[in-house]
Amino acid sequence: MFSVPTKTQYGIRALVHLARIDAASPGAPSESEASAGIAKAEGIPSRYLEGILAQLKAAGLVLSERGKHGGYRLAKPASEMRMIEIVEALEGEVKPVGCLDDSGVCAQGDCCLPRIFWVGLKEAIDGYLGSRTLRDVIEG
Amino acid sequence: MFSVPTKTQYGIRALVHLARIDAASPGAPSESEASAGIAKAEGIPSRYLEGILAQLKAAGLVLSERGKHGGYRLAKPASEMRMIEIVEALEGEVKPVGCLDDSGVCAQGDCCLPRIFWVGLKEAIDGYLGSRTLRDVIEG
DNA sequence: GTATATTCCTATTAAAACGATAGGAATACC
DNA sequence: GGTATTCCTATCGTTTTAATAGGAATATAC
Repeated sequence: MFSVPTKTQYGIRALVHLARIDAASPGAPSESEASAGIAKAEGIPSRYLEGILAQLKAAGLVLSERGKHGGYRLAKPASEMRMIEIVEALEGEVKPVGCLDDSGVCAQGDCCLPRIFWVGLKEAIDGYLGSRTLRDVIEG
Repeated sequence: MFSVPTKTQYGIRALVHLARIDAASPGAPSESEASAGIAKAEGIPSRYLEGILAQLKAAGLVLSERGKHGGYRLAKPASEMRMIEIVEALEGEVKPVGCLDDSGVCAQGDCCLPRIFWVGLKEAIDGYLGSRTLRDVIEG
């Protein structure tokens, strides 16, 4: 139950990888690393990772540079990147059930009683994901 | 992200239905209701619900009686039925990633740093699901 | 003891999501 | 011009999900 798609696992590992590069030389302007390099280091299918990084870029979490010596780097410090931003960028909002916001709308039976329960679950998950940053993750 | 399969949503609604029957006549020995009746009341595909109730019975959450006037009823009071039992009966343990217990085993790159993060997520979810009972759900 | 209403068991199917691959265009450096 | 990279779009195979189907076993009612 609640297994996390590889896309998100890969995305987080890629960001961890980039964050550790930054952590290795503090203060210095962060250096780009190519998608293929990250993929190789992390054991992620290279072409697949390209698409994942594109999604992270669209969400404003990484910056990219094209051409030779291009690559990706974090768009902000790891300490300011909340895990919920990453998860939402890759998989969308945490949404246990479809009718999360439609109070009293469901036509059928006792559908709307569990709804409140699911809202609580979303809050528990969002609470955890919102309280952790990428920095917390690389520091274990 | 983290959408709950219809199987689990249906299962919970069926249990809510049974719990409300019990709640309607407190103290009395609980009455069985047939799968088809629950299905109709809750707008759940009837044959599909049969399989779900079979799973809940295998997990010891409901009791069944066959033959005419048969049906299902809760195996224990709603106040003693934790939501995590229900979820685990239908979908298995909460397990964000496969390597949850394999500390330091992953061969690849930074795989094991996020692992701790995923363990925390599991604990957050389990904590919520373990703190709520079926009774909490029917009381909103 | 026959009809009926139910649970129970096993298979099958249709559709969606997931995980990954592929070809090639655009861009930037040397 | 050559090369290394991001970027864009399409496709494909597998697995999971959601549901359906047929019928066997069992208990009650008359």
